[in-house]
Amino acid sequence: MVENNDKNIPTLGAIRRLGKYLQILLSLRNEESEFVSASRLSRELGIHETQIRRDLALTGCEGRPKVGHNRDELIWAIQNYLNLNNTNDAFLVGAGHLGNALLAYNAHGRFSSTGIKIIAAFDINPAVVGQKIHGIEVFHLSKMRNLAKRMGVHVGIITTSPESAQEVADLMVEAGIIGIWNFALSNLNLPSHIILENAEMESGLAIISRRLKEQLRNNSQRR
Amino acid sequence: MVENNDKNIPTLGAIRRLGKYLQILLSLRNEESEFVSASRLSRELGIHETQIRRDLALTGCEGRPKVGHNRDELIWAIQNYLNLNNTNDAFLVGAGHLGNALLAYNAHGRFSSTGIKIIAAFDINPAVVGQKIHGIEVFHLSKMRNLAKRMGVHVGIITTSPESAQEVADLMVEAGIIGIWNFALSNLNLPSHIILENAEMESGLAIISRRLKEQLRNNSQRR
DNA sequence: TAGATTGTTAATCGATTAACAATC
DNA sequence: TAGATTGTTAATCGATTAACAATC
Repeated sequence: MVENNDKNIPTLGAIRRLGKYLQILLSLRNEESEFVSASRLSRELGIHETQIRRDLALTGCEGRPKVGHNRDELIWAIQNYLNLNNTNDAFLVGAGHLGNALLAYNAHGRFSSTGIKIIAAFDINPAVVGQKIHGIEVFHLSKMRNLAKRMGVHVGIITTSPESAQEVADLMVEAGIIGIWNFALSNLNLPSHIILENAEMESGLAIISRRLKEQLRNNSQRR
Repeated sequence: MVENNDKNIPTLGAIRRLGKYLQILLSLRNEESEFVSASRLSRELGIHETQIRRDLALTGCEGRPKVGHNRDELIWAIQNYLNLNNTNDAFLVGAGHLGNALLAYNAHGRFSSTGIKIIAAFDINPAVVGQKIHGIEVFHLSKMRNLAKRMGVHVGIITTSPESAQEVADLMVEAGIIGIWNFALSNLNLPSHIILENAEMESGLAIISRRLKEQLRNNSQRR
């Protein structure tokens, strides 16, 4: 009765991969066959077959030997496992360039695959407060706390400057938000129960930069 | 003479962490002491001390027992190791919302910590072609190939819709680009020598969503 | 049936952490 | 000196892959 984590604890990697499987599965919805095998997904994504089986097992969806998994059943299982069925509402703070981009993504449903939906934005800049951006109203930051409590919002997205990030995060915690997606380049100091994900966008670029250096060096050596 | 990778092969994780150390070190530049210990970084970032020592060893920068590492020397070593000293020029394709946000970041120097600088943008939309966005000119996509070859650009950033991403990526490869940072939600099919990093922005959100589910469930059980 | 596919147990691999001698 | 910190070797941990029996 005490410990009851249905299966195993999902690893971060597994969650990311499940998202990819889902993406592929959704794109295959117009195919004739209603079955998709792990082998098929493996070929499509270049991920090891066994790994895919492992990941799929997490969702509790069982496949049939020789045929594979029922596509729609699997879609449902992954969506359920990733909590995409019952959407969580989110607040975004910082209606600058990146905030705008995220609101556009939100409007185009790109985040629907994550189970999170932005329902309001906040800023302190009078030029944007009161406006609607991609269908989402921008309120003054001072209203966030009350609105969050009133609407039971649990997720916050920070797209402010690094200087304001800590302050905004503190406000969010006060407002009862427990999951924070931080795009500002700063190490936030938060209570341990808060779920913090740093977007760290640029780390991808840094990796490319490093690899490029290796590759260019190798080429010049070989020549 | 054949194999000559100065130290070990850096792991992806190590590269990400080195970026964080660098960030902290830069923010400490105004401090009195010119020495920073791994223990200090450990406290600051919550990363295991030994791990930090491992990572720092990659850069070849040696510390002094009892005092730590010379701050500026370490900054230099990390920047050098991550190839931040000799900047790589990059092209961005897709001057939409996200493209705009990245160009703003570029202008504000947020990518300078990655050693990559966007020097031109491309699109096919007549409304933006010819304009300057955050100081960067937007050319018609048809000009990319020649410009890339002429300017020796090796890095491409894709911020188009998922539908156009493959086509743009192919164009980039033809143009001699070997490192691609892809923000479009699509599995690109590319020659194996191409360095591909998928930004997968939303995976952070997905993780928050999953964790939130666990936490809310636990809370309600406990009650 | 035969063969493809599943799901699980065991083996491998790699990254993180612990332990400790070296050193200033 | 004594104590803090380094850097490395060994131990642990976790995730990925291999091997294989079960099954439709």
